[in-house]
Amino acid sequence: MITLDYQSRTPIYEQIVNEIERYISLGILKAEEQLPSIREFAMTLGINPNTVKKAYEELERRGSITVISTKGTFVSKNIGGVSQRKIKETIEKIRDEIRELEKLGISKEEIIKKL
Amino acid sequence: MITLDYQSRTPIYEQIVNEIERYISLGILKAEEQLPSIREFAMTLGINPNTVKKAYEELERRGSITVISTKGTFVSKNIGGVSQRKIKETIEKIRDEIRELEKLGISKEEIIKKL
Amino acid sequence: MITLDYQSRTPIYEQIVNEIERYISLGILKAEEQLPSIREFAMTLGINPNTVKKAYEELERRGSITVISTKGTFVSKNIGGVSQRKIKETIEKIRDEIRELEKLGISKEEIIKKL
Amino acid sequence: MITLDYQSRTPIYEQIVNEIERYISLGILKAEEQLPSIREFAMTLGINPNTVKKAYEELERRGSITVISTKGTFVSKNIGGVSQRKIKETIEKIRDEIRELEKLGISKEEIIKKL
DNA sequence: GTGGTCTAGACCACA
DNA sequence: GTGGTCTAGACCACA
Repeated sequence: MITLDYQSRTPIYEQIVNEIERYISLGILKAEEQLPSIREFAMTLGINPNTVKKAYEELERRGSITVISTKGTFVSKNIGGVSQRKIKETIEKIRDEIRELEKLGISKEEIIKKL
Repeated sequence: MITLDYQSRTPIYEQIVNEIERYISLGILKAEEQLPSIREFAMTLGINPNTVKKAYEELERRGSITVISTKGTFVSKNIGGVSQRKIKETIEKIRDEIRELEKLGISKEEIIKKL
Repeated sequence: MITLDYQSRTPIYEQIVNEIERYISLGILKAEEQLPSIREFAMTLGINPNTVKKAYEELERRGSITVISTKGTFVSKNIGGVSQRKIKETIEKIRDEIRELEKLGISKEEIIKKL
Repeated sequence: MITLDYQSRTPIYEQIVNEIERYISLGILKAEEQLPSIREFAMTLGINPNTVKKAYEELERRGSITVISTKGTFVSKNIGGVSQRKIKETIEKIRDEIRELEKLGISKEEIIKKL
């Protein structure tokens, strides 16, 4: 269900992180839901288990998922944070880009029209 | 006049590409204006000539500059394209991100308020 | 399997580009086939890895090969284009040269006879 | 009357050589006709006199023109050779390219049709 | 002086 | 192991 772009400059493990957080934000992955095991996920995606492991580690560091050693990997209980962080980051990006456009001589009204 | 971020994930040569295109878009660099020679620019930035060369190659490929062997490197005659390409790309990025926000359940009005 | 001419005006990296595209056109290299790694190829040819890298970059730009970081370098899926491009370019060159000959007062019949 | 391509890989001096030989072959420049002086020609083309000098030297080496020290530079008396050499070279180039096309699996008949 | 090519490497992230 | 970036520099043709 995750499509990877091997040409992209974004590393594979990071693409996985992004996609999983997107699914969490969208409610496709729900709180406390179990994620596939590293090996299984790696098989499905046709990639190296180390890559999935790295993605899971990053997701845990961010608090998006929880790894329980012998039980498996689960979406965190407190999911609201994930979604809100995504929103904040996205809003901030848009702000930066609008600033860029203004520097290029385009007024806010023009930008809104174009959107 | 260009500041480089050596910590950034964006490679140095690409930072140069971005900065020069930004200067062109902003009108700081004008059509047919001569750019510093590879060696000179490398000295100024404190980097290796090959890195500047790589940036110039990419800029030429994009049509932003014109390299004339033994004469030097010049901003292209047709500069409008550079600025317009930047604008289009930026607008497209913003559109994608707004779509993303809408998927996360935020209405356009809310987005505009936040901006 | 590639022989390089160090005396030639055509740079080494371009000779590599030409030879690989020739092999693709001839069907010697097949779609999705893996090419030697940069280092390996450099060793085989007795040249510097950077030179092979430059050739691969150009080939990728032309769509003849696909470079996937950490995985390797592969002949593109869509190979037909490579061969057709070669043919078109060659036909066009011949046309130009025939025109040139006609300007020099040689009729088409004479040209065909000579060929 | 000569247009130079500064982007081309063919050096400027060689472009001049080619163009002048073309003019000679076409009869635009006639036997014993005087060519512009190095300085004058350089001015007209907007290039460095050394470049014109180099072109004239090459043309003289090939026997296409004759430099008479204090008098000036003249198209050679025996012009036939220039034209014939051009023709031979061009025919040879076409032969090579047809060979290339045949290797790509295109028959002579197909090539003739396309031309 | 200018860009073009190439060598010989080092160091890096990623898989 | 794979490609990506960068350094430090040499040598070249050309203008």
